[in-house]
Amino acid sequence: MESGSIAIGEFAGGLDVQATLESGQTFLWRREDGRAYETGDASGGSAWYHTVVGGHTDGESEVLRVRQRDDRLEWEATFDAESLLGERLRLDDDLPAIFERIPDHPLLADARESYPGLRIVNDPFFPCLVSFICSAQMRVGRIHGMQTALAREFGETVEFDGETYHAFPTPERLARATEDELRELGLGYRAPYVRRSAELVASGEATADDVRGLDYEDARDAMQAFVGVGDKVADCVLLFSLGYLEAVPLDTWIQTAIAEHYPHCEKGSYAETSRALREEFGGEFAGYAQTYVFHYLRTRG
DNA sequence: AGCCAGGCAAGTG
DNA sequence: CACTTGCATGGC
Repeated sequence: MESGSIAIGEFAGGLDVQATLESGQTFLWRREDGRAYETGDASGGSAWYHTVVGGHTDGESEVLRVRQRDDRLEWEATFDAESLLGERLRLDDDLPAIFERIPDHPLLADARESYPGLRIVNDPFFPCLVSFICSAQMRVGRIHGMQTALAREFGETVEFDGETYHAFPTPERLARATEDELRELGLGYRAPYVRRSAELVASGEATADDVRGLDYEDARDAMQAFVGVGDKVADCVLLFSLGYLEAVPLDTWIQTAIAEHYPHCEKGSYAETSRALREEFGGEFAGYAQTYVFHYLRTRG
């Protein structure tokens, strides 16, 4: 086992591991106590969270776990995980500098005060895609449960420190799963979407490379080549996996926030409303503002 | 019991 | 293009 410890003070703007991993951006980390990301649960503050890296065609799966304790970020893994951890949690993002570029608003100030150190994640593409295809009309805790079930059922296993862990399934494996098998895991009408999108990725007919590098709005359109991906899911994958920090997913919570706090941004269509809110949030880092507002609204009583 | 949850696909006008 | 309808499932 390799391990390390980094002072939180090295990350500009700090870090809040629980808020980052339990705010519904990523469904690839599991808390050691198994509790499923319930809102209002503060007990994850110093808990271990683990994820499995790899599990794909070449190379073996690796296990990584992290916890935040005494102003330090501690990690243990089957490999030297420090650089990967920095990428996955975007530890190089300078939060004060980012918020310098986002216009002040009382709601945003409250959200920042509640969760300083909340960071956007950078998830691997295929697991992120599947997670957000599953997210349609679904609560955060259940989305997390679905991804856990997919890994348990179809993911490669890896042993670490006396425990068995499951990688997220490969596109090839999910493409081979039947719709009924996926429905048995509670995916409901999303089951065929997941299977067909897995086929597209496995066959190379549609991949992340078709999206990377495009301008934001073109990228959002290109994402919709995948099945089960509309504007909203596209924005989530662009923001949480492909590094489009300007993406502003409009879900029911954000729609409520628009009605209550930004009524002038309501333009009647996703594209126009999204653009208006993106400009309201200063453009290039608008997704950061969105994620703070989403987590704050969803977790305050 | 009904409503809601990080919506989308397919069909119609 | 905009608008409507059907779609699984579990928690409150």
